[in-house]
Amino acid sequence: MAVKERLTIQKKTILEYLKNTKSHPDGDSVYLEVKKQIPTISKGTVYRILNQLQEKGEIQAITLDKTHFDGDTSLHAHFICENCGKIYDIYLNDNDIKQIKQKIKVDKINKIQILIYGKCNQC
Amino acid sequence: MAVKERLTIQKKTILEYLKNTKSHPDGDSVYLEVKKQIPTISKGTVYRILNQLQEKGEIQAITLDKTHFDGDTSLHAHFICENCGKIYDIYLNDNDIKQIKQKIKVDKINKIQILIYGKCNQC
DNA sequence: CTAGCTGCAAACCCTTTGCAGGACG
DNA sequence: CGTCCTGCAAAGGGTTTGCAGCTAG
Repeated sequence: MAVKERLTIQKKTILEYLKNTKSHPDGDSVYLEVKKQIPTISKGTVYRILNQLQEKGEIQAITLDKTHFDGDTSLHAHFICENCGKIYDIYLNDNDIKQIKQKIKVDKINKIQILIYGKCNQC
Repeated sequence: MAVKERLTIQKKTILEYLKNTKSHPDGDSVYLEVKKQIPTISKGTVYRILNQLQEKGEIQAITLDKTHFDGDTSLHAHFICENCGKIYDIYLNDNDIKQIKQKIKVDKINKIQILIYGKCNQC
């Protein structure tokens, strides 16, 4: 039978933080930020929850050197500045990736991740 | 003045292996494979060379849980089977990503990485 | 109550690095 | 021959995990 999943304060806080930030934090940054609200929380818990949320599709992971997390699961690309490390959102619509999708001769597509590397206008 | 770079047997062997395989190996797999030809080669050397080749743009890195390497630097997306872990090439042309490029309001784009996650037809 | 979750700390694993000897050009 | 490169092994750093106590439902 299905595992009964609980909604703990830790999970609620992490999810809320990710849904309300645009900073694409990595695991450690999530830990530090959530720690402000739950000082006793541990890194192990943060990573466990982040992986759990990701598997359920409630957040998405951006795997670079470290893994970054994004509470916005809508279709969008990420621009990564190779100079300052900042991650910017680039909003797309289905039409933008239509041609790419047509080239994929596979039945089951779960997600598409588009990363653009370059130098941002502020650098 | 510019650094004088040498073409060692180690580098030649690694580059040749990557240019002739479609398996998108990770660092350790490159090490194991090249070790067959150069039994004394060390992991440190393999990783050093892979990073060097990547910086020069002679190979490209696919950053997943581990970093995988691809000797083919032409424009193409990667399909990653979440079941068996295999990485497949999906060839694209400039027209396929034209609309995405137009949305990027940044002057300097170095590279675009497109990853498609799903379940391959063999799984 | 009681299974699932947390905090802690140690373990993991991929990757990087310092150093002394080796080899490319 | 002088640099740059290699091999070795240890360190690094993000992430995972075992365990005993805790808590949501």
